[in-house]
Amino acid sequence: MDEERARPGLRERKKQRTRQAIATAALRLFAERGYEETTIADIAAAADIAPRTFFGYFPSKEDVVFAEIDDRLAEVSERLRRTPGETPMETIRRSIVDVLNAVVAEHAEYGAIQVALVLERPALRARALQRLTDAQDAIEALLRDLCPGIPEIDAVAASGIAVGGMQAVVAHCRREGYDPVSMRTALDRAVHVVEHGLVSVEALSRPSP
Amino acid sequence: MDEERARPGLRERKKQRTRQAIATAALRLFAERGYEETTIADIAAAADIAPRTFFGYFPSKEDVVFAEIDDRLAEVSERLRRTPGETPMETIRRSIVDVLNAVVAEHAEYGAIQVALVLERPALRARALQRLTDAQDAIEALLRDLCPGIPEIDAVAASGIAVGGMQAVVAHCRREGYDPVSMRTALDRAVHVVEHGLVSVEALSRPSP
DNA sequence: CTCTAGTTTTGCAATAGATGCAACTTTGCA
DNA sequence: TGCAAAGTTGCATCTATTGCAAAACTAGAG
Repeated sequence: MDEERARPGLRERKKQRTRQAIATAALRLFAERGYEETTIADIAAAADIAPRTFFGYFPSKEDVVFAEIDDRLAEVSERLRRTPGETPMETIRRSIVDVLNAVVAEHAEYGAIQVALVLERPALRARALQRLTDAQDAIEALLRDLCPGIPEIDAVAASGIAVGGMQAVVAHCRREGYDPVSMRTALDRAVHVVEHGLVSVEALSRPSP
Repeated sequence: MDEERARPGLRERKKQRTRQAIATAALRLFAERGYEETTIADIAAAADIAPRTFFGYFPSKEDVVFAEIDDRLAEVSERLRRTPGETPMETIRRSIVDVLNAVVAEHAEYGAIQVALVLERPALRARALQRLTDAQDAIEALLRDLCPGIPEIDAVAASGIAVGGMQAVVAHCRREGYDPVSMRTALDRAVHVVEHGLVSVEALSRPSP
């Protein structure tokens, strides 16, 4: 349970390389000919493994799309720890910013390929949303940890609100092709609304025309 | 484009009956033996149609699970209209309450079967989430309509926050088996947090232990 | 009532993802 | 060097999903 750092293990190392090879090959093929136009067999051939082996690394064709993203998010979740002296609100805010940094970075890096991919294919979009609820659960757990006596519903609502708000804005920015800077500005605004609620959006309190 | 009321049409009527038969049979089988344990062939047999015909009514096995829910949500979206004199904030609040009423009602009625089904199967949960983003888009559109000049990001963030918050609480209540009344109380609390933001959750502002 | 044109339902075949199983290799280590 | 665990692969099989074309059915026009 305590052997993470500095011990890949020769065997383990190879597995990682294979996993990476599969992911890379798959992404390349998806970008070239499209998602459904690429079969498991194609990927296997490109990664130089047997088709059957694919499933030893990824439970489904869909999951390979998120391989890289998952890795990055895993790193981030390491940083989701508490920092002495902070108020829970600050911790949450910092955590959100961390995750967003990862998202924005990933967006700039792989960008176009996967974004388009995930946005088009319903199956992939669904898978992506699944990832989000996982994140939501993680944040809820963090909240409970930070605020031992927090009312159950408050923790649930707060995490849902935070994730929901961020998700909506990120999706919107990607769909509209925002550049990283604009996206950043938009996200800052979203964080503000998450913290201060819909009442802080003046437009919502003005009587409709 | 204007022939909805009072004209089913003999032929059309039969289609609706078949559709209903398929949905009913499918739900029953899912409840009895489980989702993946039920094949399209089984459903077809129970609904007394050819397997191939199933796909003439539903694009996929997953969709049949949401047949009833979709119908209900369609009704609700009819009520998502503005009411003169209300402030946008009030309209949003009322709309959310409307949707929640539908959700709670559906929960009490079909309850156990589908809820368990959707919660267990990853594929179904994903599909359900997809439904949510649709709702989110609808709310965003409503917002834009209500507040002509509202900043793009504000509309996006607000709808994401509202839907995200509600979704989290509803899912939580179902998972924990809340009764309709408790669920209602929880949702009211959630609406409050959505409106006033995370800063309104006292626990979040107290320094962590 | 009957026939025609249009619609639905089916049957059949084929594709592709996913899984269980068992044989075959490779690797870690005594 | 030799064994046992771990990783790969080939094969058979299941199931969802789709294209195609024949068969069955229905609404109306004669």
